[in-house]
Amino acid sequence: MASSKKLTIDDIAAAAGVSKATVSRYLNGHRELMSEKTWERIKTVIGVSDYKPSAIASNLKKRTTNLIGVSIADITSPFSVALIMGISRCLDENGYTLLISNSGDSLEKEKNNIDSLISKGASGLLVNTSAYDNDFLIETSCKGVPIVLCDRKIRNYTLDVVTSDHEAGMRTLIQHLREKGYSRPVLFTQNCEQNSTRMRRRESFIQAVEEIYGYSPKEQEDIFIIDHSEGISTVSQLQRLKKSLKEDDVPAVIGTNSITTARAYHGISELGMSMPDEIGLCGPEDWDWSNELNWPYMIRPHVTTLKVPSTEIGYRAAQRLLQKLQHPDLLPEEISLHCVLNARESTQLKGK
Amino acid sequence: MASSKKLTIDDIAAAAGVSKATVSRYLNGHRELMSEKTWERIKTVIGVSDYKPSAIASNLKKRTTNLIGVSIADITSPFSVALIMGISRCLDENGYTLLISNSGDSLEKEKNNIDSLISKGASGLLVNTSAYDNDFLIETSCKGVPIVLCDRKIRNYTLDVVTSDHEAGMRTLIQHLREKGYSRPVLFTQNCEQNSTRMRRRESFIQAVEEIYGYSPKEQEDIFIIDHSEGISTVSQLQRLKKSLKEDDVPAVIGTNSITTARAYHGISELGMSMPDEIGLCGPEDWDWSNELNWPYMIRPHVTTLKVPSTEIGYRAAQRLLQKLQHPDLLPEEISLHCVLNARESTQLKGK
DNA sequence: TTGTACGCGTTATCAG
DNA sequence: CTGATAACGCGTACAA
Repeated sequence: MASSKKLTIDDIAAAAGVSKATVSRYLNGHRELMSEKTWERIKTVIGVSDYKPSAIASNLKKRTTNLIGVSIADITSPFSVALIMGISRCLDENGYTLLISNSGDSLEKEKNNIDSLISKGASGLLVNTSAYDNDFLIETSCKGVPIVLCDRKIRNYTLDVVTSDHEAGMRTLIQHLREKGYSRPVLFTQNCEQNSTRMRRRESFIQAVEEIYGYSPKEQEDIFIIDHSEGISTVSQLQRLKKSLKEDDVPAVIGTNSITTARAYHGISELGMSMPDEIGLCGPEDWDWSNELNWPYMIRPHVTTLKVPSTEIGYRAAQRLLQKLQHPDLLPEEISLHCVLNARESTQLKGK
Repeated sequence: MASSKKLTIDDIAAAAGVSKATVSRYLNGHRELMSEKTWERIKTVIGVSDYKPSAIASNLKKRTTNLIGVSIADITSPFSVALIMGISRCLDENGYTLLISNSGDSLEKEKNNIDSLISKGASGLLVNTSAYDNDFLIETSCKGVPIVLCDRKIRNYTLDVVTSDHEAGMRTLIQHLREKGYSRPVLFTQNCEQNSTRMRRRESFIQAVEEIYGYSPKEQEDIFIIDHSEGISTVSQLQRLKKSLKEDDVPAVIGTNSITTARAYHGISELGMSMPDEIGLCGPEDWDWSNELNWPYMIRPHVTTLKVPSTEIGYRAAQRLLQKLQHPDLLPEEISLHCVLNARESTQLKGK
């Protein structure tokens, strides 16, 4: 019942009548370094005992662990969850364990978390960063800590990063809207300042519209900032959009992420606008692991999305990090995964 | 630029011209154990260096960490995510870090994970277990590892556990259906064998129907097992339900969890049944942190749910674990949190 | 094939 | 107030 006292390698050695060096060899699978008999004896002793080597002590000696630190900008987002799933799967397959921390979109918190992850022996970091301006990550990387960024990049420095191809994805989406007959694509987004993903989507939007529609979207007219903290609600922006419509204009809202898209959906319902005829709606879809619980697919009309391979981003990032652990001199690279268009009812304007 | 070499307490001691013991005292805030001057000198030295104490070495010595191991049965479920959020918030507030592992609903994996978490120095365990029959957890607890179960219990042994009050919740739901005029409440569930939560919900269903409707629900007629792996689809079960209906019977499906409820929703749509008039639908709602992305609230008709305080379960479980860490002799207790009925359109049968 | 001795970075003890 | 020094549990040259 009681946990008399934690067994150590010495106890095992004593019980097996060998030295702890030999036990250590057994533990590390150096079968060739001892006789069959010794091997078996140790095996037996350990078998009946419930001895568990202390990973802590082992780490202290080896100066490396199989812990991977994960810093998530905002764990409440579906994207983060998918990311963690992917990371978890890969690390699992390779015998690593996740050390998770959430920075709640605060850079200060992120710094503390990362320091803490490192001091706890994380041998590498997977970072979904909260800040685009991030000297701290640069310093950390320079100190020799292997880092792979997940989805979001940082300014002015090349770190390993795994993202999705927002540019191509946005082009696909805009192309789709054009084909369906929407004449006025607009972007609904939150503030982009410290969020490289939103920035990139915004840029991609502008470029894609230029390419495909042949005009330059304007900051004020075609890009709508939603900022609940400043009282700029989705509904008010939708109303502004509605007023700005010219004759025969059929608008389509592109949400910059799941939340924005969902909010736009709610706003459109609230205003009683008819979708997809009066207004179209589409956006990214981060939740890539279960269609059954996936709202774009559950609601009516089903919402057209750009499926972001969130889980795979996590998986690949983890994979890359493990690579870097083995080959510390690998040069940073950017891995960009494809997004897939899921055309559904919310953008089915014409009989196309 | 390069990480010359990790700084140790010795380096700091040398630089400050004191012994490492003194530095250690400084690090642990024993201000009273040294002169103001010494304190300041060390402070300065550490300030300019980027020395970070090694938590590993410290742990080895102190034989305790501020790592909490979390074992999740199935990380892909929304409930798990909410749970982790709650855990994360509490541990965060108290300076602990999460060590997360996912057992993918496999007991074998769960065992391995827990062993690994312990060997990595987790000072306590938060377990959302995958198996109701679970001697392993009992043994582990007996060995002195502090454990708090999250949501799911185990058979034949009292461990600390934080759950939601399924019994009362189910009663509320059934009462609601009765009031709304549904005459035939049925439960849709997956297999319950190793899942205490499903088992409890099933039992609660039976009891509540007896109490409120005054008859005993039958295994075959009123409880529908969905098992995709065995080819028993939601649609086929709905059809079976439909055929079994007597004149004037108005059925209402209760899903045993988010997935089942969502599947029932899809099935009902597919069969073109009209909700809430021809059939009602309700179920638990695990995703308790963002209504904007919450499908029961997004789809039409909005789905009536029993809101499970998933995040709070995590929070309270973590809290309880920290308590146990300080007072190892605390007797196990069960904390049961209330669920809240969110009556919405999917059960709005009459003009009630 | 096996054992000895030492080091890893920190904390605790005890002496000064 | 401060400093040596001995643990902590394990890994690994090096010796036997």
